[in-house]
Amino acid sequence: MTKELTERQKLLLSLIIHEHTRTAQPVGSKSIVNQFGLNLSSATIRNELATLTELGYLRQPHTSAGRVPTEEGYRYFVSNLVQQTNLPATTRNTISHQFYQAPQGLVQWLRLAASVLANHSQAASLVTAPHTTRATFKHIELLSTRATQVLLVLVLGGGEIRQRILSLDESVSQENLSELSAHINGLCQNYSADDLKSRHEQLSPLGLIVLDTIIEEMRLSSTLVTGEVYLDGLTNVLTEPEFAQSELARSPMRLLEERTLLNDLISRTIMTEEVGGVQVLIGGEGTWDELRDCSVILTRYGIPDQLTGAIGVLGPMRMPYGHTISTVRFMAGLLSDLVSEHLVE
Amino acid sequence: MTKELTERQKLLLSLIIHEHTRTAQPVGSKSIVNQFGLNLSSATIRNELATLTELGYLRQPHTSAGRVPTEEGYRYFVSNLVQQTNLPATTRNTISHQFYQAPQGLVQWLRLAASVLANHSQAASLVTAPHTTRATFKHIELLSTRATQVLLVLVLGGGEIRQRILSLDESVSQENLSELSAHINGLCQNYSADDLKSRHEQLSPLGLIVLDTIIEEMRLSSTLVTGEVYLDGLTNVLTEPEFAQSELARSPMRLLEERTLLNDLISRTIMTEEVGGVQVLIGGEGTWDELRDCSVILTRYGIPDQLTGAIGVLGPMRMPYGHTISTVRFMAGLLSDLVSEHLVE
DNA sequence: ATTAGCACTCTCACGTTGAGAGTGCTAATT
DNA sequence: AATTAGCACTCTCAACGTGAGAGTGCTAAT
Repeated sequence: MTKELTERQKLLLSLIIHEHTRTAQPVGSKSIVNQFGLNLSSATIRNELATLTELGYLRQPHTSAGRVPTEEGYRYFVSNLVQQTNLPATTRNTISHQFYQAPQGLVQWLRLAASVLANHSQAASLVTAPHTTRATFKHIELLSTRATQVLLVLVLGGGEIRQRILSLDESVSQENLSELSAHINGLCQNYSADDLKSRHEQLSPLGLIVLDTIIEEMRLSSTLVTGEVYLDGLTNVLTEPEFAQSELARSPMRLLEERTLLNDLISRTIMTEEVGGVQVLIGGEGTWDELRDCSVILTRYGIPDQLTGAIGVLGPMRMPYGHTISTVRFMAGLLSDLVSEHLVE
Repeated sequence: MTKELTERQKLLLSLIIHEHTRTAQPVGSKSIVNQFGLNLSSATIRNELATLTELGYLRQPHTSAGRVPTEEGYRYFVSNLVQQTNLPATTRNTISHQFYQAPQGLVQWLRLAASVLANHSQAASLVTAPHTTRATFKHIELLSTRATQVLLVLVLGGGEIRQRILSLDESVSQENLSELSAHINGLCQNYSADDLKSRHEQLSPLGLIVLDTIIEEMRLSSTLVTGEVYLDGLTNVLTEPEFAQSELARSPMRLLEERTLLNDLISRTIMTEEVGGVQVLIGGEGTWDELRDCSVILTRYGIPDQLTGAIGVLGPMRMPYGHTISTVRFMAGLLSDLVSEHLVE
């Protein structure tokens, strides 16, 4: 599959991608020579380009236009040629500072992460809240709001909070509720959803309802993407020239908007990957039609097997991969640190 | 200001707005006669159109094109001519059902409301979580996550939940924390932020930190727009022909994305208005440049002075006002019912 | 007050055209 | 064998011209 390229071909592929990323235009043999002052004539370049085109790494929009990288071209580039530039120390510090200055709180951090990432990548960013694959019970609180309504607040292992309103058949006093929650708190400490099922001894009918609700919420929380997905920089996508006609921009935007599509994308892309590895999805890879002209860069953050989330960007396929991958990786590291410092027991 | 129009002029204004809403094209005298079969000649219509143009209600894109409504025209229409069609009973039922079937929970309801509203209005929808202008303390829970980290969960009057991570100088046991929270819970029941300041008797240093945090969170929660704003249907805006060039679509989208802008818009628009009144903001009204070609329809929902939020849509100025206003009003009513049934004590 | 008629204006879709950029191929050069 | 100069060829794109069509305002008649 990965045909060996000569060094010169690799160089040319890199140059074309670099140039096309900058200008959004097809790039021709002559302009390569001018731009980069190689010791070669345009004719030689043309020959090389012809073979790269045959190999499927380049493409001509029409017979006599310059070359444009294909999806294959980008893939080869990302797999073999891209060089990860570490972000400059000053940038890294600026970003870190923002986090340690900001008010402490998971939601604020995630929102900030999305915003920073969107700015630095000039693309749309997405961040999911971290969650435990194996949720453990930590604490509940039952609060009566009005006669037959009860607000159930459930705290899970990593500090994840879920709430739910219960409608009862008859009214229950706050004292009874407090008693019940104390009872359940004692009974269920640190259990997982599966273990909880066997804990219904000595529980009142109301207690059983509560327990079932708890189990249900814990199950819900165990799907990979749970709760909010924090998005930012959607309009960055609209800025790119390839999405000048709004019709083209609509499909990637729709994907970000539709919860189900987005969840699907995140789970399938990230599923296999360990924390640390960055996934690059170029042009939908045959599965996501909406992403024909887009690339998605995604990675996990958090503590493996304990509390992990996903963070990444969606941008045009014509994207500065080196820089973007570095940025995503750095942000993931930052969030991992925050999570392990503040949220894990 | 509001010059009196003859009945015929009103009719013509309505017809033009109706037709232009449908086609997104300038509408000419002839096409009015054809479409609506008035007993008038096109020449008569032209005379009327000329006066309407002089009055500032209509505008010609160029000398010999049809007429297009101006902002003024839309304002006059909305103030004097629009007829609120109640949504058909079947639609109303379908929507209600969705809510009573859906899993109970504020977040789900708000999300669903945004989604339904976006679909029925074919515009971008926005829904803020309801909150109390005068937040009252209901309950806290303190949970130790790791040595010196404490998770503070705060429940406010209307069931609003806020969470915060506290970093302490020294570690505190969970028993001490439980004791402290029980103490504070007893001490502060139903107090407002201002009242809480005077409750620091008999509190340990840690207790004071917690109390300050509580007060701060309650203050935060008292700004009109707090926490999440649920958006949906952003891509509906991209569909409209007037936003075919993505550049034009970018500004309204940006406004929806920038938290600060959005909050500003919501608070300033809604501030004055009572629950029940629907605010229509046409073309930015000189204040929001980003909305030059857009209209915003916003209203409050909830229980006045107790627990209110905002719900509305943002769409192109060329919008079926009658239908959209009805829809927004209906959704607001629905949410009000849900809130008063489930969230108010 | 309304209308028929007409001259006028302006846009838009369509076709033409020429410059420019880029290509592939061939034959010559290193 | 690799590289290069040269050249004919292709295709896009912006510029221009043109004519049909839609709509207007005005005037004179009803």
